[in-house]
Amino acid sequence: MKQKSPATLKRIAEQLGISVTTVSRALTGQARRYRIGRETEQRVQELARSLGFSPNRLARGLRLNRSSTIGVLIPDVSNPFFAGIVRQIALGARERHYSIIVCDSQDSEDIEIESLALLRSHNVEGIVLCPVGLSADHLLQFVEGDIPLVLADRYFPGLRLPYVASDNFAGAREATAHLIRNGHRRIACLQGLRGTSPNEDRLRGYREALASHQIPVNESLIAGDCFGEQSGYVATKLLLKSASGFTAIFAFSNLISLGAMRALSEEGVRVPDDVSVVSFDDQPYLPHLAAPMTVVAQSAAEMGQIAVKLLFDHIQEPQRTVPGGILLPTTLISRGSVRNLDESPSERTQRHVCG
Amino acid sequence: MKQKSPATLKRIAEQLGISVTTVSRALTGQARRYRIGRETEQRVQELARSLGFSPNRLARGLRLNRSSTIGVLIPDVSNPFFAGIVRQIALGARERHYSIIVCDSQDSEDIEIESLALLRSHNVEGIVLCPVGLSADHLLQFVEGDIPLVLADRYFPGLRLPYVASDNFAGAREATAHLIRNGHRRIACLQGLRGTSPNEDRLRGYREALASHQIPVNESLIAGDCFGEQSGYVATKLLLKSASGFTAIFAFSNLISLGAMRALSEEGVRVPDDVSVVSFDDQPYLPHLAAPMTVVAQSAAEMGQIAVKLLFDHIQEPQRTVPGGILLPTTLISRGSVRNLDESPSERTQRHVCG
DNA sequence: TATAACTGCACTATCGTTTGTGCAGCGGGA
DNA sequence: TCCCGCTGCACAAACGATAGTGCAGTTATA
Repeated sequence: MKQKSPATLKRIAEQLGISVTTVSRALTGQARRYRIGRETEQRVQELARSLGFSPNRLARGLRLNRSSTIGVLIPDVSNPFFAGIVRQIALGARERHYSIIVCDSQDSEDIEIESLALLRSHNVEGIVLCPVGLSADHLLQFVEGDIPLVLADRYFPGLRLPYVASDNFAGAREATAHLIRNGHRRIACLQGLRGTSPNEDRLRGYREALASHQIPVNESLIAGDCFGEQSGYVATKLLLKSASGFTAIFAFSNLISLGAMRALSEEGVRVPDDVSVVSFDDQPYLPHLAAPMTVVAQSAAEMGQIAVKLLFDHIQEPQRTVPGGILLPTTLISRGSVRNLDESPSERTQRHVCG
Repeated sequence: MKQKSPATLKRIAEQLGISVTTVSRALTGQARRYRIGRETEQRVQELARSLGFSPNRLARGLRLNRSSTIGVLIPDVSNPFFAGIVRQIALGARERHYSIIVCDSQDSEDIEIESLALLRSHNVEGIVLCPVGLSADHLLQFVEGDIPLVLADRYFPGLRLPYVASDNFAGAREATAHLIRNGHRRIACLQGLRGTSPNEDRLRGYREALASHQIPVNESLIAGDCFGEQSGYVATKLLLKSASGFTAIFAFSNLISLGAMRALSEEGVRVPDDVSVVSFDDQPYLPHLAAPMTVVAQSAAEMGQIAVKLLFDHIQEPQRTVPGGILLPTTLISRGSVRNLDESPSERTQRHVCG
């Protein structure tokens, strides 16, 4: 059952005593067009099937300049949010008989740049990119360039590339408003990486919600510097020590809120009794937490589906494409991590002072 | 900043008025070997750099029969466990200047078979496979075949292919023993797909632990039929209705325990007061659950690292490879989802009857 | 009967890269 | 002066698949 070196057109041609050309045409449905006899066509197809022939995609890609491959470049494949995106891209590509080459940029812009060149050298026909950096210089080559590229999750204002992202502004505004409606005024904001579109949009939403309720923004309540777990942990620890007296935390990512929860539980601060928490990103376990977490849910699956659709639209009709963005609505899922401060104000306000 | 059609050896050769051969040799470090002049070598390298030349990997792969690509075939890329494996493979491949083509078999053996053929047609130099099916017929071609293949997570007894998996037998035995030590005798077992190595090994561990404590196995307490969330949910619902009176659940996967928790919370059964739970697979949120979950942790990262190492060993020295398996130890992480029944027996035993 | 049209396939070039070999020109030793 | 060996590069083939074109042999048409 050893597999010999794989079947080629040449081998089939030799066994049948005909030319490689004819074999190729019989197998690519070009028999009629090139006047290959019915019987010859049959024999070729049968032998090909029995040999398990599958055309060498390197050769085919080289000749046709179509690799049937797209590239996927993601900051962290093991982050469930990105993994959800990748999955939909994998499924969408399979449907269209494409394969995906996946690169993990490890949140490094240098690796991102390098990986884009790598994908180019693989002759991918398109790329879905979840960018990590603050600069888009290395993406300019894709604006009206030779390889279609679609951004997901983040975009760059002013950069004419198609993208799909969550409506982070609206989502953050809604989450903040939710906290305000529950009587919170001192709301800590655990942000991600400054300068990235999700962060800036969420921050704008946060500020906007406060402003529209005539609550001044306390800049010292805005903390954190990246979307990782450490950032949430450290920022929360510092906030707790700084006597800033916040009653709620709005975390800008799943990992940030995870870090925040670790810090809170280490410091013996209870959710939502002492501090309320709202986070971006839903997760399967959140309903079962000690304090079932209220979240702004993004649909990674939908984002992946749309990204892959945009990309293939672009691949199939490069000229018809309108560069522009799609913003996906977010969903506020209210669970148990937000306490209504208005319910028993006298009893609670001094019960536990945070920080 | 538009990117023209990418630079080729030919273009460099023409611009420099020399032959393609010379350019190739100057760029692949073969200058000395083929007596290319120092000056020529310099000029080629400079121009190549300024053009951002990167060799076409399709052409190179075709010529060298080395695609610098490996295939990764996974049942569900968005499952955190598999995503963790994929990530390490991505990192390991990058280190070695390889790219990965990722396929998602969607838990379908048919898609798995199809994807293996697809990867073959991409001339991947190796494959990491997390298999889904019960049969290994389609894997026989890789035993001493032309493409190295490493199994991860699951293996097939008797199939001579290298693999890396968790020591599921020991892990399950330890988890079950832990429950027994805490006074549990009627332990429900929420299994995954029958016939797969993780399931059978875990089941053996479960039985072994019971046997070594002289506890007869109650077959009606063994339920579930796949590793998904639905299976855990349904099995738990049925067990609760069947008046089987179990005091603990041992779930064979993260998704199964997730389903179990959903069922338990719907039925108002509290963990660990009414039912104790131990699950396979650790997750970041588990410490923060209402009942912080006790788990048998597998290291997906380590599994991925070892898989990729085994694969590249195999690729580099095909003859030296010893087909055989590596079993990774699991870690029992005791948190709060197991109640010690011996602590207040009189008060608790009749307090809540499950099912 | 001569010619046209059609049938059925093969020849050849091509994609971009790598590799074995060939061929000039030059200097040095006999 | 003759030949050898060295330097520095070019030529051609090959990987496997595809596409334009050419060329026999057969049948239909005038």
